Amino acid sequence: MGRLSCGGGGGGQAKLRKGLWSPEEDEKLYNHIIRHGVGCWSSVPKLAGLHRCGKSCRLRWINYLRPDLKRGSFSLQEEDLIVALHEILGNRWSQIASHLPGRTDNEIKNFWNSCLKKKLRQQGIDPATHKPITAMPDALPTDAQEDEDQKPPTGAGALAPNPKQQAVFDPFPAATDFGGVFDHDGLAAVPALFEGVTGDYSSVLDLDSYGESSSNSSNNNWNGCGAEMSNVLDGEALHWAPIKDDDDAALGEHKFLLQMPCQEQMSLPHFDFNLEYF
DNA sequence: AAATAGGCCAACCGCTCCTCC
DNA sequence: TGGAGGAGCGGTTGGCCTATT
Repeated sequence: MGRLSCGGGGGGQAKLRKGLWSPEEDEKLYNHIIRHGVGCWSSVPKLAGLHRCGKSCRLRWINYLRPDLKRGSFSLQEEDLIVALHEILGNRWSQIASHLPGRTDNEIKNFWNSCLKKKLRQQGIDPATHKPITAMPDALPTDAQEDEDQKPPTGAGALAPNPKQQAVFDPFPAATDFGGVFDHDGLAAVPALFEGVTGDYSSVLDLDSYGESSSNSSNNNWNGCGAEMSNVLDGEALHWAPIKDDDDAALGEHKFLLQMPCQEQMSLPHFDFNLEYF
């Protein structure tokens, strides 16, 4: 059933690596995509000199290396938005993620499964239906779908940032090791990164406005932020373009299209990540 | 201090969808 | 029109880390 998975016993190909990515692999993949864009994922590992399947490279890029990713814990506004979107969309994580700039479907899925479900139950809400859990005692989760127990959440763990941070290639050292301020929206990390690489952008970006946006999620400043980002990153490897479609308009949300550079599009300065930082 | 349990996250797996020929 | 291959999605799991005993 289905096609052969790329991992493991694929047959024919040289043995592919699986498991955690090393900093060297991250750097290869990142530099390859920054230089050449994605193109065809199945050819990326070969072109980038990686012993991974294309699928694995795609996942790593989307979930970890993408420059537009937010880092850090979810804000209360994001939390509320996820809950609201889940009520509408169900487990369509990619669609939910499309309304949360900088968040990945995997990240949201994990957050939902590990924190939000528990939190909703604590509030007497059935995470599956988003309706109040009925008074009927046997309405408590007994079916296979909702088989999680009713253990109280570990207070700090519920929404606290994950203390675990792997010692691997970090495309956004600003978020951690550079001491960059990581506000609710995590966007401060980006200028911090570029400060580390190309100069001081703190005077260009009004970081306070980002903080503001987090306190006003239904009417936040993503568009303005996009313009700012565009200003800052113009001439750099990235270009931000605010986009808005009907669905987003309905939800009052805006998102950004991160236009990855490709050879046809623009010629770009290249920067290598300096692993000394780690 | 050591053992154990639980939480969390990264990554894999298998499936469906989409596009091209 | 149907098959092949690539891309994307959601579910699941392995393993690390922290808290607790």
